[in-house]
Amino acid sequence: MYERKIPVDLSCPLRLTMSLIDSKWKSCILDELRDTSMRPSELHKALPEATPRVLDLQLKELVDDGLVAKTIYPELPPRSEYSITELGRSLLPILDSMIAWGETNRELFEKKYGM
Amino acid sequence: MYERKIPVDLSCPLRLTMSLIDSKWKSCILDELRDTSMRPSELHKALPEATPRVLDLQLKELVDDGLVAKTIYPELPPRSEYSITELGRSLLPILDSMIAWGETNRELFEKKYGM
DNA sequence: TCATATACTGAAAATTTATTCGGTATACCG
DNA sequence: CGGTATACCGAATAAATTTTCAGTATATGA
Repeated sequence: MYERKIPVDLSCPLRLTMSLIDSKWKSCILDELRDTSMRPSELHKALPEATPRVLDLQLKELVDDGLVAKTIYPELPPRSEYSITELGRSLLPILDSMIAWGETNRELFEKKYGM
Repeated sequence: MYERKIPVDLSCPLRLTMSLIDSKWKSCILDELRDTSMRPSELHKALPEATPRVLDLQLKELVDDGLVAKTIYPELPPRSEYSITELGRSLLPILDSMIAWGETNRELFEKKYGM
C-alpha cells in the first residue's frame, strides 16, 4: 500500500473520519453494501463508472480499516463477497445526512455543475 | 480553476455533497469558521499544517460554492475576512457527526496510524 | 479448442491535488 | 532606507490518486 510522504494529522477526529471515506468510491461502496453483501462483479454493475481495479483497491482498504468484511468461498470459478461491518454501519448515518443534504441542495448546483 | 478531464456524476447526492468537502482542508476550514469569521492569516495560524496557498485556493472554491462568504475591507495593509454562510452552516451537523465518530473510534486506529 | 467468466495483481501512465517558490502592491515602524 | 506584514496570484514541481493494460489461474459451455 502506498505510504504518504506528507503525513496527515489523524489525531484530529474530523480528519480521521474523513480519511476513511474521502476517496473517490469508498462512500459509494459503503452505501451499496448497506442492505446486502455483494460480489465484486455485482458492485461493478452497481457502480459502472468505477473500474474493477479501483473497486478492488478501495475494498482492500475498507477491509483493512475494518469497515467492510470479506468472505472467500473456495470455489471455482472464484467467488468472494463483501459486506459492511458493524463499524462500517456506524458510518451510515453520516452518509445518510450527506445524501439528504445533497438532495435538498441539488438545485443550487445544477447549473454550475451540469447535471 | 482546474477543469476535470474525467467528470464525476454529481447527480448522485452523496457524491455531490462529498465533492464540496472532500479536499484536504475544506472540512477543517468550515469547522474553524463555525463560531467566528477569520482573516486568512488567522486561519493559517489555526491550521498551521496548511500552507497559505492551499488555504487561499480552497477558500476560493468554498466561496464559489456558496459555503463561505468573503468580505474585503478597502484598507492598507489589505484586510479580508471569511465567514461561513447559512448554506455552509447547514453542513456543520454532518461535520459534527464525523467529529463524534472520530472521537468514539479513535482508539481503533491509534496503533495502525501512529497517533 | 476457444471464448467467457470469475477474482485478483503488478506496473506504467494519466489525472488530480497539493506544495513550493517567487512575485504583485502598499503601509507602518525602526 | 530596509525589514515586516498584509492578501493574493502564476507557474513549476511534487505528491497522491485513479486509470489503463496486461497478466495470473481455473471451470463452464459452445
